[in-house]
Amino acid sequence: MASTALARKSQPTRMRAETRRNQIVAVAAELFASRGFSGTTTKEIAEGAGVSEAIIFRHFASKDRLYAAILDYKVKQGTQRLKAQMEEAARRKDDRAFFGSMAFEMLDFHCKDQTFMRLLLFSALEGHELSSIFFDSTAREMKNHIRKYIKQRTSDGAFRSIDPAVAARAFVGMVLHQVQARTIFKDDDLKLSNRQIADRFVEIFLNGVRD
Amino acid sequence: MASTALARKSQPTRMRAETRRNQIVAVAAELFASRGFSGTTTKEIAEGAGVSEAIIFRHFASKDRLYAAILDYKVKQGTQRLKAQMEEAARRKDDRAFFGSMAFEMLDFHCKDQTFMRLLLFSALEGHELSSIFFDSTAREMKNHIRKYIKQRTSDGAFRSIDPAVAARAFVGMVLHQVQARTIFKDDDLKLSNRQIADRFVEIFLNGVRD
DNA sequence: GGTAAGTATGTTAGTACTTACTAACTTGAA
DNA sequence: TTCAAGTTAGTAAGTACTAACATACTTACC
Repeated sequence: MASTALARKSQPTRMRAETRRNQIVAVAAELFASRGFSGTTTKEIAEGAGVSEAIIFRHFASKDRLYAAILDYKVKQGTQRLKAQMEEAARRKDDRAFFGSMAFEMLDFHCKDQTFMRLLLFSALEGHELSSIFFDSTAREMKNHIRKYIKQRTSDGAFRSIDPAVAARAFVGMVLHQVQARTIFKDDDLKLSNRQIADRFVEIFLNGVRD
Repeated sequence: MASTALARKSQPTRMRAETRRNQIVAVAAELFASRGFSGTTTKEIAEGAGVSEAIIFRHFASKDRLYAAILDYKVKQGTQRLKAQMEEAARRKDDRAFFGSMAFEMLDFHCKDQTFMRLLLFSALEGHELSSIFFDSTAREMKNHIRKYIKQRTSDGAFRSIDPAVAARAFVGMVLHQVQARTIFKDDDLKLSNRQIADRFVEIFLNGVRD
């Protein structure tokens, strides 16, 4: 035990600045996601990265800036995929594909990266700036995208005459609540695949809004 | 300015133990809800209650115990009303009343007490024990209640043959997501009354699951 | 190619401040 | 006079963050 500890200590991994920076971001993201901003200490982050605290402050001016860097990275990364998928689905004018792929992508994404939802919720609750930036840009964009689609289908005569904003919220609510049940509340009693859950949500929703 | 501060200082309100205890709980609940457990200091709570820090520790053995007392109180208080309302609705075997009153009660309750959802989310994210107790008891109870109703209506032939767990999650998701949009994400762009929103959600849902 | 200088990456040991919590004392009402 | 309700002034252990020093890697020159 002491020997391995010593072995590790005697050979401290020396990384290039960018690599270390990325490693710190990765480690800190995990910690911030599980304990929140004020619940995470720079000491813990340093220990997680196997480095002294001072190194963190060489890469990031402050704990705040590190947090901002993480949110920025995560939001960019998380948004990208979803957007592409949604646009593709919209092009087909196929309701099942549009809502189905959106639901599945969200379920799947949040399954693979549990930290995203936690970071988002924590930052919103703790009132960090970048969270509202996300909601005012990306979230709004996606919301409008869905509303627009619903409005279009309503004027096509495919959907009943219904408030697009309410319908959009209803659908997104189903999906995100399922994501939160799993990620935040550890309530994993829907023993179905993401694809199956997505399909069932879509069925309820489309039956609910169709003429 | 100095005079009012002095006036307050010179006449420190002296309360009975129980009154002070309740006041501390009320003040601390607000603070914990807005900044989380680790984001709130006992000093802030003391200042909020207009009392010295030591008083807090005469009423509560630790910061943890104060937090637990708050969660316990809030959960009991919040659960009670919803349960009664749901049971009444269920008795009528009226789908619109059952789901409608449930949705409205939730929207209305969380509108009036914004701290409840924040406390719940914070405690779940921060991994406080009482949060999982709530989910394993109250939340499970309500969930089963809804599922049972859906199962009944399915065997009545009123609803399509659908997984009750998925349907329950879909409906609760619509409502809670709307609550969160307002409470957490400050996204209040559904310019409708709670009653109207509830009605529209119920319409989508019932159309979605009915035969 | 070997070596010295220079630089990037690391550490240690601190800073000043905040944190939850306590002991010992004071005040006011019954 | 008694005792519950309040205060002040601490404590030891964290907290984010820094200065000063140490070590490995890169490059320039012979």
